[in-house]
Amino acid sequence: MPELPEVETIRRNLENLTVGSRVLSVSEPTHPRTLRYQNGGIAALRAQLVGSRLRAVVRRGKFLWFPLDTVADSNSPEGQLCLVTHLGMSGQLRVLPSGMPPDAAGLGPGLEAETAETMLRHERLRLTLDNGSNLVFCDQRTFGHVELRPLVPTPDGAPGGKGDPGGLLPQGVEHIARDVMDPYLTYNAVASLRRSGRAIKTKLLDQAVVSGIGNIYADEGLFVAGIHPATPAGNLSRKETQALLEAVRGVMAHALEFGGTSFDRLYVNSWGNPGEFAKELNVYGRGGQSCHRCGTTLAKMVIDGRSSVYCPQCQQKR
DNA sequence: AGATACCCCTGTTAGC
DNA sequence: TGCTAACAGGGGTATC
Repeated sequence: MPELPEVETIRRNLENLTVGSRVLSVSEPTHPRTLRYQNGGIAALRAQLVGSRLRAVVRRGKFLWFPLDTVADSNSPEGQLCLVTHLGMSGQLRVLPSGMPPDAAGLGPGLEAETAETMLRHERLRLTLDNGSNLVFCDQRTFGHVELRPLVPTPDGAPGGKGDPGGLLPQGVEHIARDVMDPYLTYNAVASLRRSGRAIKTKLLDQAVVSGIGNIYADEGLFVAGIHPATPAGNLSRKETQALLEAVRGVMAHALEFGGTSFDRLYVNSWGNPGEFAKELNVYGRGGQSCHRCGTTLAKMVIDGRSSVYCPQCQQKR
């Protein structure tokens, strides 16, 4: 399930493999949900995407977009278009050499034929590029989506996200806060957390407060910070809240070095290789096992419908 | 506006 | 063994 480190890994892959190339064709989508946010469906997507050049790959939180050299409306200077994607929980953005079946396409060493077959079965959309490769969107559970959107200026003029050369972000993504790795993340996130009486775990997952955090890194960050997930967010001091965000950032930076977390094989990078961070996890998926720090049996509880694993000894409720 | 419940989907796992 | 139910997950939407 791709969170910030996984999406950033993919962003870096795509920056090398796709930027500068032009879209030659777009396949027929194999599932209606892939283009559910695309006005006009596949016809509109093709009309504006084919012939466009991918100018960059930008990420804010878990959203990824490609600014294009095409404008939605030539009368509007701010109507520059971008191709937006969100991977949901099982989306992949793979790059395959043109004309090659995936099982012969130099996939990662950990990838068996069965995995390649699974990938083929879940292929949703394919862009053929003029650099001789295909950009393939695969998605088993169809929570992911792809659509064209105009770019709009960021309110503060700062970059829209990692990899953005200007101060732009896609229309419809304005409500997504800056993420933990964003140097332009402001005090607003800390202030917003401290104003809420809801569980800190829940607030960490709120992408309008601070983005990029999913269930894995929320649990891991809370463990590092020594905070019980059910603690009301407003019970934490400013210092504790800042330390918590710093803990999450630290875990993510660490995970990035490992290429992200592949917990259930749904996440692979653009070459089809899994991330290696799963074995570094302290709590996520380890309920009932012993704490790496103190040996206490890790507890599991449901907070606002999300499973949470924590150490009852190291993470005391405030 | 913030909080809350619900929905989307499919492959895997737990439980009967 | 074979079935069903629960579970996993992010974010959009509707409702209060």
